[in-house]
Amino acid sequence: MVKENPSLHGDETEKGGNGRAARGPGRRLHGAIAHKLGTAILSGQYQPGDTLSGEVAFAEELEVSRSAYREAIQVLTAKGLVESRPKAGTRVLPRNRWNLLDPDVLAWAFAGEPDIQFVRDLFELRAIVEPAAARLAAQRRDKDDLRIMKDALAAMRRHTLATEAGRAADRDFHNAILNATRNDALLTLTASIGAAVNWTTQFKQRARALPRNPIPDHVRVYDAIAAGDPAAAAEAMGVLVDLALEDTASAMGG
Amino acid sequence: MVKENPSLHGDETEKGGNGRAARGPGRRLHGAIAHKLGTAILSGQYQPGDTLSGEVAFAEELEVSRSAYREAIQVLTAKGLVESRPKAGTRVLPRNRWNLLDPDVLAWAFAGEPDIQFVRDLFELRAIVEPAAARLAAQRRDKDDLRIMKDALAAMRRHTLATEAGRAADRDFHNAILNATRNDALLTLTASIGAAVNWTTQFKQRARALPRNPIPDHVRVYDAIAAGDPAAAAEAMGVLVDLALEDTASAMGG
DNA sequence: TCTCTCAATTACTCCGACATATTACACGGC
DNA sequence: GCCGTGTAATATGTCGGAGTAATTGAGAGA
Repeated sequence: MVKENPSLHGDETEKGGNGRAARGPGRRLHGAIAHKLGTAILSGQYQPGDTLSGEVAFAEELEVSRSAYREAIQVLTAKGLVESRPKAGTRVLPRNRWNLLDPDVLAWAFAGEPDIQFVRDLFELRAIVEPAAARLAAQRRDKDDLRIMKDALAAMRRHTLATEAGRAADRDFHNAILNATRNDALLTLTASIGAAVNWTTQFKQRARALPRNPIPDHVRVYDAIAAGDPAAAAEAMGVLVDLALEDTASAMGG
Repeated sequence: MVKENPSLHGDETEKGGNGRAARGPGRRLHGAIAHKLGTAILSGQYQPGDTLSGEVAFAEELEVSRSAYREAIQVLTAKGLVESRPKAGTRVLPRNRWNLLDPDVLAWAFAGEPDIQFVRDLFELRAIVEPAAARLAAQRRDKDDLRIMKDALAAMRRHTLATEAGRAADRDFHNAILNATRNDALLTLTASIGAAVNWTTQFKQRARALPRNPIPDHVRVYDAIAAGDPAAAAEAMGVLVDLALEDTASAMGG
């Protein structure tokens, strides 16, 4: 009874002080289990239809209580990854039942080596949505929105994207645009995708030099929105997404 | 101890044999609780920051065990609706933390009287995404996709949208288009929104006559996709979304 | 030989109690 | 008046057992 499974139970499951922290994966025990299972499923270790080890067996393996395991399964069920039925066990659902746009699912997908095709799908979606968002923002922004964008741009210039502060300013800038659309659905969608994608790229980039100075492209978006020119805003945002795609592609070696 | 709370415990919480069934809200006890709390939150009965009654108190009120309550809370937490912290209780998170595009959250939002502004947001998003999807479908569809769309169209003509079979065919048609985009993220997004929105409209419509024969508009989308004409496909799909919006607006009396 | 029925098995579901960890809040010292 | 400390309230993690539903496989009938 001293198996002491190393990947859970007590020792750090990312408890530490990384930047995004807030509500990391493993703050709670069942959260750690859900993270573990979620990444395993997203990385393709289970085929759809596969049966996870049952409550009792699994709980014994990891030396956690059945309750903890059940709460973790509950989370996965809520995100459409698995389904539990008496006698049949807990099965992995087919991919089309997954809530691929759920922030946690996205995070799990990007935790390992993300599927190239899936990344392309996400960028295709961004290329559709974000320019449209910029178009709406150009029509609906008010003085406050513009002020926040301007401040964020200034901060980006000061810190550059190589620093955490600079990337935070970048996020603020994009968030300000999303807020200016006055559309919560749009905001939720883009924030989820952006968070997952940007996090990985910033992670993989690290010391790598940025391929091109991104400030002028951001300024162009800002100018178009400030001028209230929807078409120009959409076009400029399209350029930004393309750049992000290039960036990610080269970071992933695709 | 014979309080016998009527809304849970035993009597039907939608257990019955309605069409969409599959994984209804109340199949499991904690599912019923999550549904109850979820609709309450989405309908604005709790303000962000409000504290739900604690585990013990709540479990006593509804005469369910704490485990059931906790698993329900786990589901809501997974969808970003609430956050639990020791001593502080379980608080409703601000709206921008909610996963508004989660199928369950959408269903809960539409369970009561949906917020007009939110419906408008969703249709705005559809108006952005669905024409783009049709554009991609026109570029990537193969013979199989076209055959499925054609069959669905034929079924729509036979049954009309007044019948369940006709609406199923409508769903099949749109799903076939989404499938033809070869983009899982796009598919997940549109399927979630479409399911929620269409379900309510079809529910509220009931005996009401449809404002206009929708078949020709669908045929126009099909023709454009079959011809491989992206621009025409996007334009025709835009018309379809506009019609759905009109339809929904009149059904909701807005 | 095939199909249908039924019972046993199996795994999830729900329960209530206990022990622990965390943190909001108030109290007291500085 | 401010700040650090202590306590109480509350969620978290754990456990074992009773209940229930679905699958499986055997047996009976066609």
